[in-house]
Amino acid sequence: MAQIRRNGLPAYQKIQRAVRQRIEAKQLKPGDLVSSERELARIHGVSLMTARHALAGLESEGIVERRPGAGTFVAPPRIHFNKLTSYTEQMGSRGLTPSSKIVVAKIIEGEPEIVARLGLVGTSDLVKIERVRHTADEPFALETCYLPADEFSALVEAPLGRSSLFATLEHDFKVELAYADEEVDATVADGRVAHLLGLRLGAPLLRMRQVIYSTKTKPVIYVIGFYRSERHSLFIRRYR
Amino acid sequence: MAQIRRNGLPAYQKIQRAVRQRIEAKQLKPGDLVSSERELARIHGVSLMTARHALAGLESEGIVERRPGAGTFVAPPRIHFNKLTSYTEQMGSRGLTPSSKIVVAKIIEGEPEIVARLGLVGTSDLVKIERVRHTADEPFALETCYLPADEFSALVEAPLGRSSLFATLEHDFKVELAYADEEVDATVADGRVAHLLGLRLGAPLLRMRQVIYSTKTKPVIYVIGFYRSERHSLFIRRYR
DNA sequence: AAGTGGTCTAGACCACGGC
DNA sequence: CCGTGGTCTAGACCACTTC
Repeated sequence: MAQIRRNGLPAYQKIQRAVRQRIEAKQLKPGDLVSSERELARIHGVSLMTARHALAGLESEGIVERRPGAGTFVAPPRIHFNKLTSYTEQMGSRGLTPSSKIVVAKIIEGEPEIVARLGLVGTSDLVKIERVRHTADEPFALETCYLPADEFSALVEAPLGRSSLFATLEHDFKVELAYADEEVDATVADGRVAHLLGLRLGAPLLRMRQVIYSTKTKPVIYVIGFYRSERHSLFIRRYR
Repeated sequence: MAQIRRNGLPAYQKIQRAVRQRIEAKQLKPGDLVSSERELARIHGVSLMTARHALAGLESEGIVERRPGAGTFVAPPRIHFNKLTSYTEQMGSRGLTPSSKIVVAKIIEGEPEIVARLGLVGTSDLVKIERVRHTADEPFALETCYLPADEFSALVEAPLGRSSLFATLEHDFKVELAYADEEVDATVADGRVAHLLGLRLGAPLLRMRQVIYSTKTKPVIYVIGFYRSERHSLFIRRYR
């Protein structure tokens, strides 16, 4: 005589969904008092422990803040630090329209180091996509992506000048990206990079090499990027 | 007639402490089965929900892993990405003995931008400590730290050539560091930096500006550092 | 089949916040 | 003072894994 599971969802998750929806619908704003445990229990016809469980989960997600003796409040919107975002997403969030010029898009072979970083065994063919990134017609970065050719060869034909690689992977290839390990250092522009980015020789550049993993903990993309340092800095939050 | 709180600690926290101790004492190794909820409940003379609460907490800390139907297991040791560590700590963890040469250690005034970044109002005096960091007699970084002088003026006399600034702050000043926001870009060595680091003019450098916050969300240190790029790269993990 | 974690109940007392 | 979150009990059924 406990959980009837009318629609398959546990009661505590239904409560969480209800609270989340009220926040998304702006019925509840940050700082607002969320219904108390006892109130939620009464409303949803559920025991106190179950309502508590729901709120505890929301708290650990950072959606809600609980203050003993006072109540449960909507937490201020989370700032996402160290978030894996694509160039397109970053520009979009600043209200800028990004564009890319594809320099190279083909299948290559003979890059053993990159093949190794992507953890590939049988195959050694890679899709190589090299793009110059622009904002307002000013080039500011050169990014080269490598992906396993057996799965992603169709990317060579994709309209990546206009649409995002991340979006294409997630929508067309059903790949869910999870996290990236990056190595960052400083370097100076050599002839080719200087030419593509419109810089003088020896200009300082941020070099970023990243391996992007899918939710299955499988390496999916290797990226090496050069970023004009007057146009780009990296923001990181680190915790002790 | 529930919790008697014999020693002030809630029952579920005592259970957590017990499990943690067994792991620290190597009685339990990663992958080992932790006592089940029912077993813990029986051992500690506590109800099932309480034992569950204890394990749920340990799971959210990443100490333990729960597999439905199978059991609760000791989680593999977490790798700490994006962790705030001092130079001394980083070198120590690689088995290297770090050293620093203090270039400047004094009270200064007239740095309005840094004063602002530290969120100071009344005071504008700062402790400035500039150090060249070495490994094996090779200089590899120049770091300049600024702290509010009203609280930290004693640092001018501290033996920072030998001991860590982080350690000094935490032990002698009882300041708990919590997180840092960093901005990273690339630059090239100018005359002074080139001289101090033994580089040629125009050599690429990683520039890192960070504001380090205490657990009270109060800015405590502003650091600007220049790192030789052949000797230093930054590793970051970002999540989607 | 036995054991495990996952969910849930209908109560209870405590410490604390705000009025 | 009353309402809040925090802790806790002594049971229960379910879905799942392991054998």
